[in-house]
Amino acid sequence: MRPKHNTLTPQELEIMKLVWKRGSATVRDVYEALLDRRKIAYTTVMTMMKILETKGYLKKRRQDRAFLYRPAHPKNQIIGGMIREFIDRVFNGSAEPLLVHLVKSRRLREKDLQKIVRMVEESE
Amino acid sequence: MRPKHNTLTPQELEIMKLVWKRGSATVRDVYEALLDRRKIAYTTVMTMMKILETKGYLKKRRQDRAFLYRPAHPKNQIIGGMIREFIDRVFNGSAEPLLVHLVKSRRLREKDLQKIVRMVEESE
DNA sequence: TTTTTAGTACTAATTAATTCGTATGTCAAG
DNA sequence: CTTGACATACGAATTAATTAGTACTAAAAA
Repeated sequence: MRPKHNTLTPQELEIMKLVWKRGSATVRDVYEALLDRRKIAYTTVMTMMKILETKGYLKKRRQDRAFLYRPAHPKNQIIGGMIREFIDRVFNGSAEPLLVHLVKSRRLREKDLQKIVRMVEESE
Repeated sequence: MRPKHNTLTPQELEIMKLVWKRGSATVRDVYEALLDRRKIAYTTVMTMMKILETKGYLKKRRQDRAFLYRPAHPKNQIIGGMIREFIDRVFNGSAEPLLVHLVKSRRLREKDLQKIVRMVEESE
């Protein structure tokens, strides 16, 4: 059976976003990318990536001396799971009130909605 | 200054939703409502509500022997903050990819979008 | 061949979230 | 007055997330 909660913690997500963007990455790759943003230890990144592998989000294989990590699942699937979890938790499973918030707070305008609907329709 | 992270933990949110719905509530009110869903101790609820008061989400005043708690902020404001935090964390601050996900996964249909846009426009 | 470097494995400390038990006080019923 | 019901205060255990130090290994460089 599948784990019920497909949800990444904030730091796990940060790392997964980098691995998805690059397609694959070593600990060093991720470490250096994260260092540009904040102070962090190499072994911290290593531990996190090991956890991600244990949890089934990353697969690893040896490349030369180091491990090369790859995403075990496509980004859309995992992010989709996080959205679902958020909507369940905050809106009891209904997406509409989320959209109402987005429109009212003007983080989305009608133009955006139309553009996106067209885009999605075309890709089907 | 204001705390930067307006975000409720899952259990805090569960309780706040109940207090928002009722307008005000005692520990016992919330305890009984939560008991319908799951096993929980009275003192657990008490601790959580004290934490919510400490964090500034609830205000309390004495009513007879017990405290009566009220929301310190409207639901829209707090939920709005959680949405913002989620979009920042998952989508680097852009709401559009969230909407793309919602439409593609058919949790929102074009009809829903139109309905909501009309609704929001009318209320302005 | 010796030394330095880059990598992993393992351990552990810290903090936040969640849960609940025990002690204590007060009010009201008997 | 004594007892029981109900409330709060306080302390503490547990678990997950995050961070990083230390020891060890293998390869590369000197």
